[in-house]
Amino acid sequence: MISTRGRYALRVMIDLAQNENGKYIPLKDIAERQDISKKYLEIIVKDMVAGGLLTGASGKGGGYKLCRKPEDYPVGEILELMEGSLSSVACLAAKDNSCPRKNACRTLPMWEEYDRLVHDFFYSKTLRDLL
Amino acid sequence: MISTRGRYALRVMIDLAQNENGKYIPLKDIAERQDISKKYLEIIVKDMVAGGLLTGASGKGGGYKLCRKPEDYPVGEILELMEGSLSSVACLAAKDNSCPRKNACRTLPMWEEYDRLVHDFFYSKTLRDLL
DNA sequence: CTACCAACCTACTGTGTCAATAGGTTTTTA
DNA sequence: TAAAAACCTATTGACACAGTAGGTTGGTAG
Repeated sequence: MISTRGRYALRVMIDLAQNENGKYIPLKDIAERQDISKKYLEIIVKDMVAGGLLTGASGKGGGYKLCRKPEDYPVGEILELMEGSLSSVACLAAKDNSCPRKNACRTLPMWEEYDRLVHDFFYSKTLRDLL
Repeated sequence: MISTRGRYALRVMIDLAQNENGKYIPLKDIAERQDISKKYLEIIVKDMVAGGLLTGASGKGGGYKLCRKPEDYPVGEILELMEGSLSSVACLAAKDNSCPRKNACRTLPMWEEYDRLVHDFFYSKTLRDLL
């Protein structure tokens, strides 16, 4: 299940795209328009900057701004960054690939097929498609 | 992310199908073969009986048994029963359909499309496909 | 008829994540 | 130099997950 981190991140991106004016947009405005706690958004937006989705500027006149064109943001990239992983099961989300049952597991192929489906779905959509 | 409830349920079903012999199969055997805590499986299997996936029999010679042919168990039904819902977001999982932003929401169509994809994927597979 | 086996039932617990909240510090510009 | 904004650290309450523990009921084999 997609959490508020992923969903709010998407809403922030959409809000930034819709209110784009060349300048930085303060989080206060976004929080008010989207009716989300500004304090909570700070945490989320910080990770978005760290993940290369946005650029931020401190000080008066500061705020946040998209750093690519909307069509260059795959939805999958945004969700993967915020949710950690889009994998359906723990043994595929883990980097170490270490499930001891992996060779005998009768369900693993299904999870792998499912993960590909999910990945392809979200990477075939971009921020532009949501506007 | 699919939890142990859904994954263990699937493994129990597969185990029952593979070891089918006309008789009831005690949970103890399943737990040993699958290397899962019997106590924890009790909770899971109880819900599977309540959900109409299995029949259980008490007393000596008792245990559990599939009550349909493997091809008549859609994987989606099993997962939906155990996970509560396969919906990607809270506003679609909720029965009351009450998100106040629903008309203006720019992401809802994507979640709906995604939910259909997931549903179709898991309902197109049956227990038979996992054997 | 009774001992055993197995399902069934209720309650509890430790761990971790989610969704925030609170309060401060630094940075920038008007 | 004062305001505005991002940035940083810490804390919290609620809840779900993944079990554990111990007892009760029910059916069957000897």
